[in-house]
Amino acid sequence: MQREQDVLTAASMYYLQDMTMEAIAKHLHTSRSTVSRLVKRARETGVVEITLRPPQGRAPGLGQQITARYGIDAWVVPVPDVTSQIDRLDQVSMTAARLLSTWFDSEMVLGVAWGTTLAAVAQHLTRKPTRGSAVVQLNGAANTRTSGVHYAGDLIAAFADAYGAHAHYFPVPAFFDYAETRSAMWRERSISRVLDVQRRADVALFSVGAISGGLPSHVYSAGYLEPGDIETLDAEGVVGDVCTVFLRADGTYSDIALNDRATGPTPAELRRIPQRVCVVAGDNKVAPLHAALRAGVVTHLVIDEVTARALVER
Amino acid sequence: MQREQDVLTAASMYYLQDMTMEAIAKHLHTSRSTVSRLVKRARETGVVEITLRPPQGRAPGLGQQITARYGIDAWVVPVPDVTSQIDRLDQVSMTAARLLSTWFDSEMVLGVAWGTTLAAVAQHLTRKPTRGSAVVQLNGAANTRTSGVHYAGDLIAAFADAYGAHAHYFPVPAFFDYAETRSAMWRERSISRVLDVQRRADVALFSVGAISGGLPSHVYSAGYLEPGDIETLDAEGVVGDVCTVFLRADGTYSDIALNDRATGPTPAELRRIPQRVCVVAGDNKVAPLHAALRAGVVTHLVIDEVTARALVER
DNA sequence: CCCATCCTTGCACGTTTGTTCATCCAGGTT
DNA sequence: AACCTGGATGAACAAACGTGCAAGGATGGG
Repeated sequence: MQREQDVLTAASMYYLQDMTMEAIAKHLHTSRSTVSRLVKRARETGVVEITLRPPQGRAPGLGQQITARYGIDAWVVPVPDVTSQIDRLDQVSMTAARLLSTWFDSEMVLGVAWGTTLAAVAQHLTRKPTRGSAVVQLNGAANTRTSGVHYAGDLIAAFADAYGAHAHYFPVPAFFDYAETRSAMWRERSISRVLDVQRRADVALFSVGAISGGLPSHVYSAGYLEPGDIETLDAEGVVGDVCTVFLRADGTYSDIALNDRATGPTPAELRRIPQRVCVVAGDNKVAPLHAALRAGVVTHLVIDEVTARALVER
Repeated sequence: MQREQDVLTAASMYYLQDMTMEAIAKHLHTSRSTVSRLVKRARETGVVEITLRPPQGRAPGLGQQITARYGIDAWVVPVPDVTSQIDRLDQVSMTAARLLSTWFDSEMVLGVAWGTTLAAVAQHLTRKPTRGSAVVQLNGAANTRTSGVHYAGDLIAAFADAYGAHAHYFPVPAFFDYAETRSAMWRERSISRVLDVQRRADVALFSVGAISGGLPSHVYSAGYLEPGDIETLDAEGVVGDVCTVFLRADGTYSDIALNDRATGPTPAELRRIPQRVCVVAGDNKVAPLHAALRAGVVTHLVIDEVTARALVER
């Protein structure tokens, strides 16, 4: 295909030689418009990669405050204070998608949770061709009540597609109805193979679920839980979840009944993954995020400015 | 400095969130112009890094032909056929500078030769902050007849400055008048320290010198050699040089009298550096480039399209 | 305290870029 | 063969961008 070659040529002349698109068009014997499209395609297909490197450690911005307090890498996404929750989610997820593509590379395994936030990230993924990499679903979601782009399978497929990675699905419900079923399934070879891949993950990508307020968290609204379950959670002091594992405000999670039936990795298991990226947008997520930080499951945080401020002022 | 923070914010909003400069200006309470300048500054200071990755191995372009024939990584810089030698040098050196900043990083040592081509590259360097890195001059050039930006010392300083690297100068002439002086100097601790750094280099950057035609090569025009020397070189079948070591068309270089007095690393020594980047622009360099390729001193070639075509058609 | 100098800012302008739309072409279908 | 369909193309327009310029503000030396 001559097209691929032209994409590379146009990108090289535009980004490496600072030529104007008009000049490039003349060289390629085509129109400016086409060159504009070639360059766009170069960005979209990952021929061009744009990386941001925060100047080392200084600057007492919000990000540094969070870094200092929690010992994690924080990326604060600037958004106007007035931005709606939806717009904030959009900005944060786009930023997270771009950052992720600078972190993920060949021969790596990416573990992905699912939910509203992750679906938003998936929409903004930039392509980056890699080899020998894989994407693995971190927690179950097979359920008849969800479908479309929010369906976990499509979400995993979107990540795998963007990176040319192998996809590993996790065909179990978000929560089992009986803990014994989980133990039984975990022994099945088809399932334990996926669990093995999860354990080999180099990067985990997830958000936190809030029990209440703001945009509804899929875990609570998608019909996985019965009304009785939610009351029980409240009574146990649960403030939110990470990968379908519920946490109390202090980051603990043992002796919460539902967790025995959950399918996602516990914080202890999650912590074995070296890089753990948490994407957060929305005020109502401050409490569960704080719990997640206490549980030590986050190494890299991508968060909108407003929520970040709420976090440090807490 | 609030400025650094703003540069990062603007870059993030512009490159990661695809916001328009006008919107960013509103958020930062400043004008579009300032945002434009902030973004520019982000590029110039290395906060933003733009990388091109050629789609793996396919596409039968000129680059692939060279790669296939010589087993090296070739980057062909597209230039109109009509471009003057000077413009070609400009395009190639800009491309080389940008590529180099994607290859070089913290804790690395960069060996740099000098000459017209390298001076051109130095002019286009993009900043990239690194730590623990060093730039070392590969061959001598101390000489009263050169000065200004072409002076080797300034050249090394420009590279070191761009990367925040430590600079190691090599205060010897390009050629000694007596081979014994060289042996004597090589034993001096101040000199052998530099030679040690050279041997630790991870990346070497150099061009090839042509004996005749086109833009004059510094080695021949700057007064390092006597008229008699040049006649002798001709008689010995020399077609050019790499780091002041002269090569015959077949890539051999032993028994060439001048080489005993030269200060640059021989091809054998050069080959110990893992990545060896050769920057070439200008038709008259085809012959010496071919010799350099035969000598196996090149692993990465940055070359303009016209010269590349001349090379493969050779 | 004043002045010279350097650096920064916003405006205005011209240039460069993204995108819509009508058109065209290739490939496959009836 | 005629027809449809999806994708590519260039013209034209509107949006976005870069930069020279003059004004404003800080800095440091007298």
